Amino acid sequence: MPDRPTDLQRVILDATRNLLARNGYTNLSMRKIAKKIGYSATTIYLHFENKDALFHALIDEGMHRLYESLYSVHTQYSDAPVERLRALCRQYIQFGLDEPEYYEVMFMLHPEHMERYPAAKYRRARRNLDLFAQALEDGVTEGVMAVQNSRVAASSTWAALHGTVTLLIAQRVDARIDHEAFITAAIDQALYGLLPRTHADPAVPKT
Amino acid sequence: MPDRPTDLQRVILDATRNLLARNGYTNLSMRKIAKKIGYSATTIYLHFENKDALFHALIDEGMHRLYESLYSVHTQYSDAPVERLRALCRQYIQFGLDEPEYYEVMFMLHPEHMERYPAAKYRRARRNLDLFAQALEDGVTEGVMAVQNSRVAASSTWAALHGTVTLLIAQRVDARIDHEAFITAAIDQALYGLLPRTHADPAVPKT
DNA sequence: TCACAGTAGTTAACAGTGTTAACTTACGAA
DNA sequence: TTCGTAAGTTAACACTGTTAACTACTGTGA
Repeated sequence: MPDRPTDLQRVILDATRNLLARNGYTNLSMRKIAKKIGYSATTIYLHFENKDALFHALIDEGMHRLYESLYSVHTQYSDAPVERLRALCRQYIQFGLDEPEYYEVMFMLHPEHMERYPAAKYRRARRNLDLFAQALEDGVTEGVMAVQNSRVAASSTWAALHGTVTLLIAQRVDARIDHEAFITAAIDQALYGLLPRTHADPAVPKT
Repeated sequence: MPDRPTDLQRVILDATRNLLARNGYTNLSMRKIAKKIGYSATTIYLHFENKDALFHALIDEGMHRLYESLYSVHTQYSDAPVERLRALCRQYIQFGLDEPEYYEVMFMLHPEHMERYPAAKYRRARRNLDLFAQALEDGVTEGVMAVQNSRVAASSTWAALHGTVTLLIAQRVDARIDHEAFITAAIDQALYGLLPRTHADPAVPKT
């Protein structure tokens, strides 16, 4: 798991991502990866400690890609927090739908697999959340958003987006519902939930 | 997959759920289930077509349990849509956290597994969403909520809850964030996003 | 009472999995 | 030319889901 993968590591990662996209997670095996790249299965173990380490490398790459696409949104809307947040939400969902194979490895693998994901890498993953938190803080500063704790609000916003992406990827959304309408509704609901409610507010009791 | 499981089916289902809760999905095998109940592995195939069918039966049970707990909330708050919706959200998340083994099988297994999930059973699963849609429609009728399409809004609300549960189960929420605060923030954000915004509204541009 | 059918279970086997140990082969330096 | 190292291999182990073939038991009809 070096910062810059070697040539064969690069080939292995690409083949894995390819098979993942084509045949899904359950149909992926070390032997199939090996066959695809024309090496024996054990060769992979010379370049990655085990299957988990291979996945972790993919997660790392995915987090980096996600960050780059979110960061470009971040800079593009640097002076408009609400629009920026909306664009960040859109981009996040789009990333999940454009690269489901990355998204699955990054966020949908079962907990048992993920537990071994090294803490150091979590830091890189957290940068993505920071972009959301930043937008929220800027929004609060400008008075166009109202949140108590930007980290918590960033996490709950992320949860809404994550739920949206996973339901779409897993095809659990009612077939009669238009995907675009669903996505727009999810983003709107999350955003409206963050706007300030200035006046005597409707009966939303605290429980 | 009969409506009422036979005795041994019942024993198998309970053992499976138990092992699932204790050791997780990746450590579950037909042979381990068999060992736990004191039969040979092939015996399970006399009572369930295959591993997927066994999971489908668990999903079915889980959907039923979820419905029962949501329905009790539904009747309890029959005349207060906003409070009802808030309670439904709480109950949904609580179900996921109380019975993660059910929740994982129901909503977190990989798409490839789920595709074979028979369409007829989806109908039973959809009843859960209907309770959310009902609360939204009642809220709109009473003028305390504002949504364009109750099925879409129910789905996006579900997405937010689903994201919240899965991130918690998979332990992907930043360790420094209090779970209760996270859950409350997620529910509040979803609910506030459904309330009517009566006055000339802040700059939330349509994109 | 005896033969038979059906039920509920078994063992043995197949093809596939992640992973390791032991072996080979090629190459560059002393 | 020898030696060490790097990069690959094959064979094997202990698993996995699943099937085929077999056994034991139970109840029924003649």
